[in-house]
Amino acid sequence: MAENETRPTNFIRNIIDKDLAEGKHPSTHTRFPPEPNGYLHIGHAKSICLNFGLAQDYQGKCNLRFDDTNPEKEDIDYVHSIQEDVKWLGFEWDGEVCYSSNYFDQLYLYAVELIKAGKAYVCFLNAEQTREYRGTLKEPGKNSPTRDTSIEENLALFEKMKNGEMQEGECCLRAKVDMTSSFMCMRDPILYRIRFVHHHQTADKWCIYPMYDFTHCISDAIEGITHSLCTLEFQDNRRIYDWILDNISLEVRPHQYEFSRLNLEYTVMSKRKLNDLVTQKHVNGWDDPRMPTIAGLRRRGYTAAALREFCLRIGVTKMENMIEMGMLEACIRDDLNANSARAMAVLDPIKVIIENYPEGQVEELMVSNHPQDESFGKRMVPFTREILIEAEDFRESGNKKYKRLVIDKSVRLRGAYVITAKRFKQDEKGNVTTVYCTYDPNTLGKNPEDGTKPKGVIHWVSASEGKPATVNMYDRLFTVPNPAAEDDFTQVLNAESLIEMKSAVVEPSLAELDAGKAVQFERLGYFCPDLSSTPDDLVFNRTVTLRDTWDHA
RNA sequence: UGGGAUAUCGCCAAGCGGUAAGGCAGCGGGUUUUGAUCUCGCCAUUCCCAGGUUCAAAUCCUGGUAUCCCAGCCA
Repeated sequence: MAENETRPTNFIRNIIDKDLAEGKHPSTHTRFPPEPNGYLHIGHAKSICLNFGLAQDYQGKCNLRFDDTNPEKEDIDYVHSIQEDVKWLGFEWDGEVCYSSNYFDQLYLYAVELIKAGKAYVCFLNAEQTREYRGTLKEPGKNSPTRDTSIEENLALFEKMKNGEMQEGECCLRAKVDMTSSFMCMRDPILYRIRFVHHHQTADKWCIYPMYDFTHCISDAIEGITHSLCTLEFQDNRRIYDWILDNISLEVRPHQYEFSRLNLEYTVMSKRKLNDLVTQKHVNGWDDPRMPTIAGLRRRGYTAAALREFCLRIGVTKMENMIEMGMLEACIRDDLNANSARAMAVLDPIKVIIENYPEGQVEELMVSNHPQDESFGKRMVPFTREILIEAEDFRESGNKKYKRLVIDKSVRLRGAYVITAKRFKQDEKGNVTTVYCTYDPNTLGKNPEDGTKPKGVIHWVSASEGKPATVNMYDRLFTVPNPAAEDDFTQVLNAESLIEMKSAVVEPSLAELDAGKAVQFERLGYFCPDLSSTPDDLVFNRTVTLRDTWDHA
């Protein structure tokens, strides 16, 4: 296998190791099989990293296959966005993109094969009757009246279905398995239904479309998939997966293995709920930075590397799980701490006037772009008599815990001088508007000569040289860890999931950062310019805050 | 007595009969011109419960308990 012994193992790797050791397959072939009916989310990322990751580590292959058997719900736009997201995540599928619809001809032939073997029949029960005949979880179902129609007649009937001579819903093709099975999916599952709808890949060639259970196993076999990985809710379906392959003339035998899907605290993962959030305008589209979609996370500033690391850290098992947000945040912090430049921005500014600093003077201070990594270089930051600091970084009087600016006390301006607060001005509402300070000219790059050392360091931006900006402060979308468990998940939306800071001011160097390029606003967190940001109208998104461990009480 | 799965630290997760890895979180110390980073240390005599087998059990057996999934012509 691989050189990196610290790579976490999992039960699927154990299975592959065993299969390889026994010579069951010469190599490993997986697939990622999304239905093109929505945007990919972080739960899909888990599956993508698993399937493509396995292929990479075992020098095997991984296909991208659109499971497009239900044209009513699918759309070509999704097949495009899904490909983009997979590529952005850093993976490359083997060969051409595959579609289940590529195999419609073969699928039809295998269905005929089943009919000829007396193992499939055309059923004329309507949807409601089908449900009644199916029985319940505890009671067996009963056979369809047409279950024993002759092979010849079934062949003719199925032909008519294909030729559009039957009405939608009038009849369907069913496998003849066992109406008394304790696996509901084995009670003569429907193989084909009639739908007179246009398909994004096959246009109007077909009016009968195969169902998932019939399609997936055969598609896997046709593509030579060795390990077909899916989520836990398909565990029962494995019986019909195997039954189909056992009863048609296909030599290769893929095997299905199930793992638990990802659940993340304070968000929802189902396509339906995600869709509700968008259509009910609780968020601004599928790529809203608060969405757990790949597109949303990307716009939020998450990197593909951080997402891959996250998928590695959470592991793959069959246990139901609920991952803490902290796990995801730790991944992006690790990445951005090492890979993003630092800069300064003041989100909620108050003015500081340095009374003993020359009026009109603009001093360019050279500041490191990264405290540990010199390869990030240095930049010039303008310092002036009037600067802006964060409102919460000044108090008239503090306590031993408060390490910021306080009247008659000193604080270090990051990358600049030590200043001492003398007095301040408030508006009619009592809000501090201006703090008057003095600075010690001899503290650039060194401590005051009197031997004192300010205990605090605060960030700042020149009032005259800084650039105005809007900063989107994003927070968790919901107020409870598991919104999906609520009767109405929209009732627990976090009203403060987005706070727009419209009076923010950023240092000039930030004016021409590319969209999506990460930067750390010192002491505040990691940010990136939004898609909509322009040099004249700067907009930044907060990706994640800095880790915050001090006792705020 | 429908069936299928799962139970190891607050959250993830290794472990596959030889005496409980690791990550995240948390807690304490050090460094620091980011209350960040980095760094050092601590953090399950115990593996859902109860019996049993064994020199030895989280791992095997028996019986319970809890949770999740299955009755779309969705995937």
